[in-house]
Amino acid sequence: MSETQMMQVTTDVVEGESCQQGGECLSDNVCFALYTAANALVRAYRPLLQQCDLTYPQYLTMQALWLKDKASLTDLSQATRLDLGTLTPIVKRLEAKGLLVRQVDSRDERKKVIQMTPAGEALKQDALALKQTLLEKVSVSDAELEQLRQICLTLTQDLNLRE
Amino acid sequence: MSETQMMQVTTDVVEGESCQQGGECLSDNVCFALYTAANALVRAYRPLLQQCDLTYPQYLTMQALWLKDKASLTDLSQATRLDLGTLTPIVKRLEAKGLLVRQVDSRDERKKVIQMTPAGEALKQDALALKQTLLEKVSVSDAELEQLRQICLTLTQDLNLRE
DNA sequence: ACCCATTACTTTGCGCACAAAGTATTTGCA
DNA sequence: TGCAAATACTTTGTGCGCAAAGTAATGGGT
Repeated sequence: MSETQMMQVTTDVVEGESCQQGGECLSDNVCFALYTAANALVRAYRPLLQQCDLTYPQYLTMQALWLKDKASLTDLSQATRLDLGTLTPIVKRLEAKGLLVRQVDSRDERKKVIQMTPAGEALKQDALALKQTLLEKVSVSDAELEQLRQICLTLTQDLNLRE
Repeated sequence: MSETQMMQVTTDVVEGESCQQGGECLSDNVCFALYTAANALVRAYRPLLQQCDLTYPQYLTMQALWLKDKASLTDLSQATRLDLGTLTPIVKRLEAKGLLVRQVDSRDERKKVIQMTPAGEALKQDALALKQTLLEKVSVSDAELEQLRQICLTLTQDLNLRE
């Protein structure tokens, strides 16, 4: 009956050089690998983004605005895939830094119009260049990065479907 | 050369959700895709893990212990790739739930020996089965998941190298 | 034996990430 | 027109994730 428990996950057999000791290790899990890579990403971005006085989620939010200014919070939430409850304080902090302003939409007073300031616009070129700086540290090929991107997007969509 | 830029995003036409306009969007970024997938992963795990009264990082910690019991905090930190400052409160919470005990190592009183309780052991089979439950929701092939795992591990390693 | 650098862990402070509950505005429709 | 449901955002509470600073035990080197 515990036979099913012994079923191999596809991911666990290929010889892991990351596992020093002969046995299995957490790196055998896709989920662990993904989780860890995302943490490493944010950690690696931190010192770079510090020059712009931004955190990674703040950077994402700014990117969304650089693509489409004068967005509502809900627009931003869809673009960044961040919760509204997460986004509200992020946007407030960006406002405190003078990078954007939040105004009530006169047409629909429930909505906020989030608009870039000149200071926010000014950050665009430098900040977007950081992406290249980061990827230069990486030995993964462009083709593999594209695979990674595709698989992650599919995964996100699948996981977001409510059971 | 810029051929790769024109590649289709799998996700963009499905629901018309990700990239409405013909233009670029955040999903064009590997980093964004990775970050978002990791968030989606934790979110998808949450209701499953709730049955075991565990969070995802707590689950990771338990997995590390199921593989190697009586580890020190530093051992666990290396296995889970979590900071010691992150791990200390996680392990304390797991102790509060009665899943493990923390004892001072009599040989070296700086160290703590983290040891599973019977309750912690008992969780093993059920909790590890959740991985299958989650992956069943996913339309990504086993081969692609293996690619994802490999690329993520390489990425993590590259990004962790201090410049 | 005495430092002092190292190691192992803890604490503090900040910013997410999100569920859940709250507030205010708008819309649908009877 | 009135009022319940929907929508847009905010607030609260919990738990990370990690840098930085703190505490305490250990191990060298002299």
